[in-house]
Amino acid sequence: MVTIYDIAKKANVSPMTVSRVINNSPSISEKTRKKVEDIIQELDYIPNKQARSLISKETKLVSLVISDISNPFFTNIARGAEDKALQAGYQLLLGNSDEQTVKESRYIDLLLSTKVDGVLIAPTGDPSLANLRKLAKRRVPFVFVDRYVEGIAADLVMGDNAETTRKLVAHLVEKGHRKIALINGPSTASNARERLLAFTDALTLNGLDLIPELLIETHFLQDNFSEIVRTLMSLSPSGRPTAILAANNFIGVNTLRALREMNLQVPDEIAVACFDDPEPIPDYNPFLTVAAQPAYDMGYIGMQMLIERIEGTAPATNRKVVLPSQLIVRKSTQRS
Amino acid sequence: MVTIYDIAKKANVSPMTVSRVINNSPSISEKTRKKVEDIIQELDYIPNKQARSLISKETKLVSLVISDISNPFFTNIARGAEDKALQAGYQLLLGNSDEQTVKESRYIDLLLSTKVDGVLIAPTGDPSLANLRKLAKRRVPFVFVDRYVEGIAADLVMGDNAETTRKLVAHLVEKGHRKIALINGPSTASNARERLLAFTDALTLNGLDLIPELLIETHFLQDNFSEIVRTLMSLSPSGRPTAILAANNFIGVNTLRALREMNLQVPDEIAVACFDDPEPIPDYNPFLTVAAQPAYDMGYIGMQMLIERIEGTAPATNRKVVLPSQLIVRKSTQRS
DNA sequence: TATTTTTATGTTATCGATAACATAAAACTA
DNA sequence: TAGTTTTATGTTATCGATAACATAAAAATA
Repeated sequence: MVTIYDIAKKANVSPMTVSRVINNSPSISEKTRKKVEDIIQELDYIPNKQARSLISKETKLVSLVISDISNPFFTNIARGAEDKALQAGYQLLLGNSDEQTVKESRYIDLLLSTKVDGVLIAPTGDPSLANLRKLAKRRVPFVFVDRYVEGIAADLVMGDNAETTRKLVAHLVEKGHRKIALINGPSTASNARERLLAFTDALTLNGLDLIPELLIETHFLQDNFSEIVRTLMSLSPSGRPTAILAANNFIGVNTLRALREMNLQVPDEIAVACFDDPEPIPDYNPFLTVAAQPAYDMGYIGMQMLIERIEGTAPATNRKVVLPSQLIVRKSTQRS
Repeated sequence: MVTIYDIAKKANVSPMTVSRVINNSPSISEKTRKKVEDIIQELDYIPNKQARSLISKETKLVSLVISDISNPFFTNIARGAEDKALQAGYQLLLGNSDEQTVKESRYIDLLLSTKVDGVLIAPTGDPSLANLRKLAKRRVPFVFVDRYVEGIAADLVMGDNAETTRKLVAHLVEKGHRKIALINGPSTASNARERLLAFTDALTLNGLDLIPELLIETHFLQDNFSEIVRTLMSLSPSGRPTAILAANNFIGVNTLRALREMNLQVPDEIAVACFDDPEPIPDYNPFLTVAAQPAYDMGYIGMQMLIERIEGTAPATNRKVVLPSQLIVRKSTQRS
């Protein structure tokens, strides 16, 4: 491998002089600069980041730790994050936690060893606290995206859960639904908590009763949806929901599947809406009514805040950016 | 930051002894091993990969360079690649080329500086050759996924373009179509070339004429589809296609969009099918007939081959893994 | 011209870990 | 028990780059 020592020898200067040329140090004569640069070109020299990092303490690596890149919501976050990172000269390490705190933890350990400059993370939930503390202890800046964890401070970019929930409920109520089920994520996740809270508020606001059987707590990425939906739909006709609100796209899609298994027609027999669009290429085959969160922007802004933290240009106090969602009404809530 | 020197001092041993404990060297007395391990625990020591890499010449970083992570095809490749990488102790760096050779090139330069151990790449096309040569020159192993570039050898995992094309054409012919348009990717990309070749073969095989106006060469990620489709559909009624085959999901979806703009009904007025499923969460709202390539497996197998190359356990000759696609017939080709 | 200041370059030490060699202590052998 | 082998540990040099200090040469000043 070509090093500054090879360049130095060939150019008849000291390695330090080569280093200075590489780093555009001002006090280098035009003559040597030219000479060294020519040899760098000739030998096709590329600086070794590892060696540099050892001294500078920065790697120009950042990591994105999300639930699952296959979920279009996170895919778009990733794309936004990568765009911003590359633009600022950082490279993006990808990690899927699959909503498992243990997997997240293993990943964080790897990151600490790799010495990433910062982490953009959608924590699995409150149990992530220990993982985040590890980062904080080692002074690795991190920024929350989509979800946060109580008890540890960081910049945060997320969707407006309250307003989004209100919009979705209002839409369903407007369509005549009075018994709306919520299939929510785990209460350890901040977004699920906020959505539940907003949901009950929205029911009250619309003069609807809170029916405990219609509040289901499940996981954002797990497969007992057939049973959940079956249980819901086997409630007595008077207690059965006429609409289901799913707390994310994965739950939404699986709810549709479960209903299809049961030969229930959507939207005629039951309406379905969810948070986050399951369509990566929007609007080509609209069916499911969704509140689409600006995932790309969340990734982009989150990465921007992270880089500002890393580079020390961020304000001392933690920022909280809340982005609005867009209600996209499609067939799944439009009774024919 | 805690280093082996801190551990050494506290344990009253030399740094080398600490290093030996960390690396499970056999010739360490049980007593010192215990003592050192306790202090490692106590101080919460994490080895510095940068320093290690400087000597070992390996970073345990691999990179995935693809067109666009937002495309579900590549999303699934990424997920497969990440799963395998993590399992083997590697971390995955993500890079989007957006089908631009220049962007790809910039990314490769970054990778060379970061000293990744290997690269899994879907090259933008033949112009990528220079980028790949850079990798080869520096002895960075790489593996092709989805596409390859002539003139440079590497392991390869791809879909069976010939067979897949045949299946798609056969399906359309079976549905009664005699004039099938192909909206293909750029001829600089191996998969587009193979698809074109197989397409013309399949026409012959089915006794259909090759109509040059129905062979469109465009890009896998670019937006003049309205015009392309408009041109196709404004051919004389006798020359106009009754079915469109799109060379990837992006083209497929945009073709649908363009047809909708023109108020043409799919599948009644024109049928559409494409390579790759645009649905990340399969089968929830089937509309578009596709030949779904096993993207996850492509990523997983590709990463596996890459890691074998990196670790020197791969056979000397380059491997070529060709995976079959699955034809999924949906509404877009099922005339009512 | 002598002296000071500036400019250009070199030397040494360091980042954190480990390979390669060296050596003291313990264990074994004759 | 003296000599040899083995085991456990330490020392030194190195990976590639750069910070901090040092110095020779050139330019500016008196």
